[in-house]
Amino acid sequence: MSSSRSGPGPETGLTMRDVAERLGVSPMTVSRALRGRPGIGAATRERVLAEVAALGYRPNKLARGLRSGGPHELIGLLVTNLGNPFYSQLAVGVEQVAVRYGARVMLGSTGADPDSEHEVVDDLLERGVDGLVVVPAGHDHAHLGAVQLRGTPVVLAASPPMGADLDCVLVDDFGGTRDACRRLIEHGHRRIGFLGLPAALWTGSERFRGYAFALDEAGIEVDERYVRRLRGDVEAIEAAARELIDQPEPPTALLTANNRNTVGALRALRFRDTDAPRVELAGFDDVELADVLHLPLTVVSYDPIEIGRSAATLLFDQLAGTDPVAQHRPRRLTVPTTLVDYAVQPRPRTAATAGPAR
Amino acid sequence: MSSSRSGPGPETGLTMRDVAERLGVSPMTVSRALRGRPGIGAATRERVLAEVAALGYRPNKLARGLRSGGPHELIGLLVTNLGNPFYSQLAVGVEQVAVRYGARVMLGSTGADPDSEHEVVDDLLERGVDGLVVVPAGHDHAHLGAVQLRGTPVVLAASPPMGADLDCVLVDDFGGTRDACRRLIEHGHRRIGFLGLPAALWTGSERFRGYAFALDEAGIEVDERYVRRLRGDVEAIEAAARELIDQPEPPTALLTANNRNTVGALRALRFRDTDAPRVELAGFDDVELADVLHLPLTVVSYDPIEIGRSAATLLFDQLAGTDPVAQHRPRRLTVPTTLVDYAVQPRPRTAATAGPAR
DNA sequence: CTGTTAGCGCCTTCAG
DNA sequence: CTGAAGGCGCTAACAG
Repeated sequence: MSSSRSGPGPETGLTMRDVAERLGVSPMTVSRALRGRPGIGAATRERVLAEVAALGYRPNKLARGLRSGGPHELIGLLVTNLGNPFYSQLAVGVEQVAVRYGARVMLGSTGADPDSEHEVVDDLLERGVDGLVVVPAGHDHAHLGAVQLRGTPVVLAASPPMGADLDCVLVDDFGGTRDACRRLIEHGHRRIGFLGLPAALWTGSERFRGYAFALDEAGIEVDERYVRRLRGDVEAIEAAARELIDQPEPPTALLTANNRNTVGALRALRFRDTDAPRVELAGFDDVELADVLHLPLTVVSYDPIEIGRSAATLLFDQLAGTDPVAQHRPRRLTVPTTLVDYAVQPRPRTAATAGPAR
Repeated sequence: MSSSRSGPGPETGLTMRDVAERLGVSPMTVSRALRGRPGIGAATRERVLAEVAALGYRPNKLARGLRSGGPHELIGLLVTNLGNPFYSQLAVGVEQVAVRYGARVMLGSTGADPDSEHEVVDDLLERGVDGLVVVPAGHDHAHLGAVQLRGTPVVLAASPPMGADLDCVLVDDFGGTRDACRRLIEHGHRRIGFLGLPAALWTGSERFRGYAFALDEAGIEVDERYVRRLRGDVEAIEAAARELIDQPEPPTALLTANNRNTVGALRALRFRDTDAPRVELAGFDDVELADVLHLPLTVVSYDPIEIGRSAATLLFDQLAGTDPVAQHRPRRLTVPTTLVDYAVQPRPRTAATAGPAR
């Protein structure tokens, strides 16, 4: 009962020396027993482990890391908003891989604010993360490149690096949207509306490109009357969708470039006169209950968990290499998308968000 | 350039002494400048801070915590599965409050496995968390009580403590289900089916109790033919729902006790003959796109983020008190629920999962 | 096989 | 106002 006043002893106030003293051995012996290191007799080890168990002693990983200088088996995960299912799924993937490597995940939310991202990155570094998986908040990733150059690997998720040589994992934004648009064209549509994010955002740009590409293939010109690119909540999107379909020569189909846009469009389509012309829908991102809607809907589906897994795997790859950062050729992975046609026939939902019920 | 070989220097390999030497002062001066402590001249402070900025030096919070013995401003969050929107929303709330207190969140997924929960708790303690917010995986929380007694506060979320005196934050499972069931009864239903979790689970038990209570109020007996309590994926639930409504004297309404059950029931109802008798639905947990479904659906809505916020607030409350653990009278908070009737009229969705679009 | 010495990066304490 | 000594809990590196 030496250091039991209030010291940082992890959870119990017990220190290695307490265990050692109680056994009449040196702290080193306890250390060796605990870490399963050689240079200790089997009998002694048993004795130590028994005492450790009896006392409920737990080593202090922070002190260990400080002294050994080794990795802390801790990675940081920066997302803009965990409340968005895409990011929470991504987090699941990151965590799965981290645990496999014996590491833990420290969370940071940026709220899509680059300044906040800066601060969180600094804080996580001060807390000794070995590496970072980042869903970037801004367009310029130079500061993340600097972090990497200083020795902490960084992997980007859902966005390609800009102004820095970083690994990244992307969704096939272009291909997915192109395929969805092709599908609409196959269905005979020529006037196809687009509802998506501004071009300044990666997905906004790439998905629009897929749309324009498919139109071009089919000899159709992009008609700006049918294009709305905005950053807003579902209400704003719904209004934009209504605007699109209520104009004189309305599109006969709508391509929505993300989940929020799809929901907004669904609302706009659903709450109008039943004698209005039917509008077919195709959207990026899967939609819960899409198959129950009884609407002609095609979605671009992919696995957000896989994005997290891939990003974390890239990170631990770098961490495993000797001098992970020097002469590092950035890698870029793309997660594939598949077209799911809910209009054709009901099909079982993916179990993505299933998990144990509550 | 002293300690620059590979040491644990947080991100840059720089240590306080490096900064101090470069300035011809002692490390203590740097420390004081950095922490804004008194006992240092304004001029000196400026000089130090300038050098710190120029060098990009960042203090090592791990070493700081080791020496000062103070809190690490780090809390652990244990959930069963972040992929479930309920838990990710909860995590959002926890993180919001943590950040407000200058703390960070370390994540742990238990996969609803009590053994795994044990391990994760130990690991987080070794990593110096100041406290824990736990969505418990098992029924017995004695081990969490032990953790608390050893000095690390624990707050439970979404489940009341069993076998330990812990703070907790609950949803009004009973009241919400009771209200939903009352609504169905108001609508004239007498044969009301129940689809929920087994009684062994807290929500399974409480929500069934709400159902039974409302029936009892109305002088209706619980009819086991109309009750299905299972733990399964959406497919299994859908099958159970179909079983319920396809029997000889089927219920005219269904009460589903959670989101997964609601989705399963919606599927079962949607994919059957159009001449089948109409079945009204009421369910616990909100459902995305519920208003677009054009089905008579009432949901018990609440704010999962608020659960996380409350839980974290309770935790930091304890952390703030002197000797947080001793003589601690456990507190129990209940987050209210509201009934939302999507059948009556379309209404804007809550912005719960909105966040920045992608 | 075991113990001793030294020190990770920082901060508390006490001298100057 | 500043610096020196000592140590948080643990573990390399070297003795024995």
